Amino acid sequence: MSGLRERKKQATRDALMTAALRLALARGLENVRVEDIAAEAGVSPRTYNNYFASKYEAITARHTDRVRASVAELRARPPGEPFWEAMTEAMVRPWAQHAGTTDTPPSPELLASIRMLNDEPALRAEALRVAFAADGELAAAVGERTGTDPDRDPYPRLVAVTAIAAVQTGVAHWLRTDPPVPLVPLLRDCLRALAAGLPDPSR
Amino acid sequence: MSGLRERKKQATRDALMTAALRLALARGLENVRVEDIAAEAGVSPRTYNNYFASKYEAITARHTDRVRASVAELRARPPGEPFWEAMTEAMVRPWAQHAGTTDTPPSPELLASIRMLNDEPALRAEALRVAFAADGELAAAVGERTGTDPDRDPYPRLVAVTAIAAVQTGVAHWLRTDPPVPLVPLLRDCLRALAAGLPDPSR
DNA sequence: CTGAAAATTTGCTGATCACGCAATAATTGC
DNA sequence: GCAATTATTGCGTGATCAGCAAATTTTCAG
Repeated sequence: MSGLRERKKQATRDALMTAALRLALARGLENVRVEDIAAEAGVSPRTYNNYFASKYEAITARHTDRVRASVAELRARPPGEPFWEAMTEAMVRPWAQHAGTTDTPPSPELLASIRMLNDEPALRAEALRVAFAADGELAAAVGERTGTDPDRDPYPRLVAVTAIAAVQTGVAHWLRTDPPVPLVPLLRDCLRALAAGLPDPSR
Repeated sequence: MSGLRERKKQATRDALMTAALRLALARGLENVRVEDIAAEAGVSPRTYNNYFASKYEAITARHTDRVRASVAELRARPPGEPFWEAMTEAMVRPWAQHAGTTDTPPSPELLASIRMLNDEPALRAEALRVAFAADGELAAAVGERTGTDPDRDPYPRLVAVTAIAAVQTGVAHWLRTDPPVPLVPLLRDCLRALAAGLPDPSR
């Protein structure tokens, strides 16, 4: 499966993602046309649409990959682990890899890209779309772990979508923290609050 | 504020919403052009875009209104009421009005429209977009009620987005129930589970 | 090594959408 | 009534996205 063809495809995909992100950060999202992205990546505009169905998909692709990584991570957690512990790790780890830990702060460009993802309505919508398009897979993984059937019991989907939503919110809040705080503990806090029933803090 | 002008605008908006929904249900979403919707509503295609920014917005407009109604409802709940009770009512009531109670089942057309909203990716994305675009307002209302500042504390946003997500999931599950069950109790169950910390049902 | 088969890239084309702009028509408030 | 505000409309433009078929590249069996 690692033939020349596969590698080239992956390289093209990467090039398109990188080009799209770079141009959008440099010029602003609406000043970038599909044509520009394709040119930057060295392929024809038509080829862009063979890889991505919309102008925004290339930019949010990394985000998509993160959700998928969470699904894989949840499936890979040790079977004996308490559910919410596994869930928390599964949701947090894909972010930890990108957004660094306490001692390795995130790069300014990564920060800018995440910020753009949250600020630009079109990207926000696209990110939501893909995140909640993957909710089925995540719910299936939750179902496997908790012995519930996503088609008969709302529980697994409920866990999946609220966890996704909690992470989104955590990241959005993280972008607003001043002075900056480490992302990972913040996300853990959000998921812990979720698993604690979001108790009213005013009482 | 109830001049002829206002009433006409509202009428046009309603006509566009109704026309869009009717045509989409009759022909399938992708067989409807903006031109058709405008014609059905008796206005020019250009006018359609004065009211709605995209082809899909007219169809999801009712959904948008529901989220806004939840915000208003939350603000209107009695001050002494426990938070999650108020939140649950606020989220459920706008649905209760449309989807009926045990004795008054929802109309087939309403069911079909909600189903389309969940099945058509483009509409699902648009519905998500508007739902989460309103999360700021809902979070603000939560913040007021719980004495937390959405800008300093992730709590209110966390509550807002997870509650929205929970309702979405509840509705989606409702559409799959066979034999049908009443929507409102199902939504209450979902929100109760959320407020209980989504405990792992397998233990 | 070679040539046929399979997959990918590309250019072309057409349908559609969304918006800026300016002219026109309707409503409002004085 | 009349002037000012606001809504509607037509026209033109730029851009997105997908279908199709030709050309190119990769694969793989013989």
